[in-house]
Amino acid sequence: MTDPNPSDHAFRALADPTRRAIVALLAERDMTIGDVAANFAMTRPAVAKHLRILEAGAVIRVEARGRERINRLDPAGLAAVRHWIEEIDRFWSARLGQLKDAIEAEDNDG
Amino acid sequence: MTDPNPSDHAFRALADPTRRAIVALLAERDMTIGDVAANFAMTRPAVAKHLRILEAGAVIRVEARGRERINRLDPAGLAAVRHWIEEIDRFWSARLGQLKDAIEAEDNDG
DNA sequence: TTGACATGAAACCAAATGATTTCATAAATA
DNA sequence: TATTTATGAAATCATTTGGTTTCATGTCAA
Repeated sequence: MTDPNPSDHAFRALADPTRRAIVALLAERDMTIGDVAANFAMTRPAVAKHLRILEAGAVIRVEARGRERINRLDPAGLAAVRHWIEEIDRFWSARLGQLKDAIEAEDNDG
Repeated sequence: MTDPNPSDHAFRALADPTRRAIVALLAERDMTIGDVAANFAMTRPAVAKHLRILEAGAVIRVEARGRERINRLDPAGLAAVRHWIEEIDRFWSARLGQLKDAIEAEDNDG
């Protein structure tokens, strides 16, 4: 029950508004931790923690380059979330289809 | 900063694995709180709280019917999350396009 | 090699979260 | 009407979370 999907970490990563803002930043350009932190009213360690959580959810990838760490968007995490939603939508649409069929059958029966 | 979007509540609602499992259940059929709770190894009040959080995120709608409360999937919450992801993807794709253009220009310049 | 710079890591803290138990209320049923 | 049934609400608790400060480490540059 409540299967431990890989998408679990992605959902967790996107749950925080600061992290979503970070994702929005990284969608436009790659950034070091310091670069990202400069955009928020919190300390660098706090931002670094957020980045690690995003990495755990495969929402970003981190590449060490010298003493810097380049943070880059990773489409995998967002894709996992999107696919989960699409799966739910599939079931939901199937239900709507059944409802429509039932109504039509009802109409035919009078 | 970190704009308080309506989708905030939807992301929050989907962050918990139990709540995602509830969404999966409700995608197949509407259920009372008791029905939902029967699927989990936790008390009904706990499940009721989860349902209220899902409702706050517009992931479900709750309709009172007599002494029962029918919980039904609401596509709005999932749509909000999907749209946010699509927006990020748009920026990301734009960047990939720019990168491709830059590489082609580089090739042409020698 | 010395110093500045980017980051990691650990200890710590307040607030939020997920869950419980207990009691109250309102509606269906015998 | 009396009783069961479905839910709401409040108090409580342990854990997680998001943040801080402080200190250590590794890398670039003068």
